[in-house]
Amino acid sequence: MRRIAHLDMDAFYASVELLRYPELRGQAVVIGGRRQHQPVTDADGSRQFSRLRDYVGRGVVTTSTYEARALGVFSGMGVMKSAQLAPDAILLPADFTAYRHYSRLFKAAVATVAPCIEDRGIDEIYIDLSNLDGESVALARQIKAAVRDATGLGCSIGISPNKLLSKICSDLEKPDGLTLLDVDDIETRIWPLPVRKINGIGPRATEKLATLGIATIADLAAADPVLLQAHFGPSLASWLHAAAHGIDQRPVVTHSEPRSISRETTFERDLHPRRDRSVLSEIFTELCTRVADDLRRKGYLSRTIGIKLRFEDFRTVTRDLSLPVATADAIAIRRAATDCLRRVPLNQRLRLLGVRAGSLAPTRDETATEIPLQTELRL
DNA sequence: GCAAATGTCGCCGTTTGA
DNA sequence: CGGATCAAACGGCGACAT
Repeated sequence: MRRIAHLDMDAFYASVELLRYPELRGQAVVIGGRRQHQPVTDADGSRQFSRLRDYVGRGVVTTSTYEARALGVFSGMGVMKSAQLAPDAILLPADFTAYRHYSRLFKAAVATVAPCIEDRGIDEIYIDLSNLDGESVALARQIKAAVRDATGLGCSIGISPNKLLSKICSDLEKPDGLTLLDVDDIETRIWPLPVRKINGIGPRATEKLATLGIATIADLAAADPVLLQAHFGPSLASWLHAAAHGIDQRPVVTHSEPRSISRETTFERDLHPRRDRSVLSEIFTELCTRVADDLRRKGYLSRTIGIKLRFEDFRTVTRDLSLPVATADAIAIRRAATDCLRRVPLNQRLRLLGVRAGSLAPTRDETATEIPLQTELRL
C-alpha cells in the first residue's frame, strides 16, 4: 500500500505577510484587491496600514488570516463585500515575488526529508512517502519542522494511501494539522463530509448532486451507479463512485511542462468596444507583449494563440487560432489575437481581456541551421 | 451595485487528411 | 471516382483548481 502525503501551507500569502509585518499577528488581515497602497512607514518606524473600509475597486480577496475568516471573510469574495463584514481589517496587496520565494524555500525544505514531490501550485504539494523508512507521523513531524525552520511558516499535512484522501484530510485539522487516515477510517471520517470536499467536485457538480438528493460523500457512495451514469455520463459517474469509496490510483507526478501561458486583466470600469477602442487596443497590445516576454523568459514557442473576453454580464468567451509556425513574437501574437477578436460579436461592454499562448514547444536555438529564404520560391 | 489571475483538463462537434 | 470510415487536429467551452 502506498503512503501519500498532501501538504498545504496555512493561510499562505497572509502568513508570509505576517513575517514581514509581525505587529499584525492576531489581527484580521486580508490579502487582495488591486492597486491599493503599500503600508506607509512613519519617521518613528511605525507603519500605517490601509483598512478594508478604504478600498474602492473590483478586486477579490485572495487570502485572509484565520482572524479575518472568523469574521466571514473568505477567498474569492469581493473586497468591497468583505469590507462590510470587517471594515477595520487590514488590507495588503498581493506580493507574488515574495510568495514565490517562500514557495521555493518550503519545497526545498520538504525535499531534504522526502524528495518525491508533486508541485500543485504555489502553496501545496503531494509527497510520496512509500519508499521512505520511518513512521508516517514521525516523517510528517520532520517535514513540518523542516518547513518551519526554513520559512517560519506553518502547514497542515494529511497522510493516506492516495492523493484523493490525503488532500481531503490535510484540510481536516487546519491550521498546523497532522492527519493520518487509512481505508478503515473512510466510513467514519470521510463519508460524513459534504461532496464538495472531494477535489474535482466543484460548485456545478455539487449543485447537480444536491438535486439528486446527494449531499454527503456517504450519499454519493450509496448512490445508484445507474442514476449517476444517467446524469453525469459513464466517465464522470465512475469517477464519482470511485472517489466516494476513497479509490484513487493517480501517481505522484514529479515532472511536468506548462501547457499554456496567459495574461489577462479586469478593467477598472467596463469598456465600450468602440468608444474605448484606443484604450482597449493599448491594453491588448500590452497583454500580447507580456505573453511574448513570458514565453521568451521561460524558453517556449507557442503554436496556438487565444483570447478571452468577459462581458459586463460576466459571460465569458474564448477564441483560439493555431498558427503554421510556433512563435514568441509579440507582433505575431498580436496579429493572431486580433484575428481571434474579429470572430467575436461585440455587442456589450467588456470587463476583462486576456491573451493566451498554448501548444507550447521548448525554444530551440537553431540559428546555425537557418534556411535561406529564397529556397521556397525556387522551381 | 459584486464577482482576480493563471492554469489544467475533458468533452464535443467539426474539419482535414489519408 | 464516389463513398465510407477513421484518426488526429482544431476550436469552443465548461468545470475546476489555487
